[in-house]
Amino acid sequence: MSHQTPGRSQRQTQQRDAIWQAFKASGRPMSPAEIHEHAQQAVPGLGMATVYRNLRKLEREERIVPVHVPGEPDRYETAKAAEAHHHHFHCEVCGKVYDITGCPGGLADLLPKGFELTAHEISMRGRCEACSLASE
Amino acid sequence: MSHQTPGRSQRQTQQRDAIWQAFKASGRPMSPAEIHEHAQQAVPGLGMATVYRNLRKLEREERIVPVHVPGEPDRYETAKAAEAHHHHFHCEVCGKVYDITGCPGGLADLLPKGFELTAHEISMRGRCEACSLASE
DNA sequence: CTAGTTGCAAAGCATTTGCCTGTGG
DNA sequence: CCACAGGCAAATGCTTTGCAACTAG
Repeated sequence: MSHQTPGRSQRQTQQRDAIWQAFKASGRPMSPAEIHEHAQQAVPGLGMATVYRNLRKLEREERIVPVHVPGEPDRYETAKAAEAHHHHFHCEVCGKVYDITGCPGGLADLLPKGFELTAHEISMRGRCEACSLASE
Repeated sequence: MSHQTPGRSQRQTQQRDAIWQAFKASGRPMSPAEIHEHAQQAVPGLGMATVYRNLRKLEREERIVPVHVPGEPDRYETAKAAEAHHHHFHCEVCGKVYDITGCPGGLADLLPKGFELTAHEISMRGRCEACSLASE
């Protein structure tokens, strides 16, 4: 075993590439179905199984991270996007998920004595600007 | 149509009651499987379908609310517990989910201009007191 | 050439529904 | 008595896996 870095995909395929491009192109968290739909435009015969396999692989390689939206199927976004600590906003009208930079902090103070905080995730819900204007 | 209130279970059955008791007994968010396991002690032949049917009914009647834990199956807790604004802590060692009262606030300030905040959910993760002490 | 990859289809899981029997009121 | 509920099993819907064929290196 010569290299141990997490970021080594063994082979470069057009499917794998198309899936990765889907992330780059969107700039926001994507569900497996959205990825599949997008990547299929580049690689017509692309199967759902391949999408899932690559998502898990990318996840193990820490190139993407899962984004959990309450009541919604999981989405994924690039690790680069996740580097900057941020949270998510789910528009209940158009369904899109947006990255929200910043964090209120002070969460550890809410915990009972003895509890150790490792990580946290904040999901906001409401209407994005576009949908907010449209519904007025 | 004479009554329209949301809290109308049509009939009082032992299964329904056992499921409800499971919530009362635990005092923390429970997964369908946990509910089933607990309620089955009171009603041996209780089927999973009945648990799910009752959960959905209780949810419609607004007597329980879903609790989404990132990467975990949904849990549910009593509406009474949910009345006091609170969040959740998932112990990554023992797997239990705890209610955390309080909220850091200031979330709306993080949103881009034009975004409207309707609701939010905060999931914390780490070690609860018991597991924290044990691992030291 | 050779092993990592893909597609398809079948297998898994968790949740929902259909249908007929049981029972609360 | 009779419609609501429950039990069982089949049906979903989403994700994973098995396997033979394919292809990047």
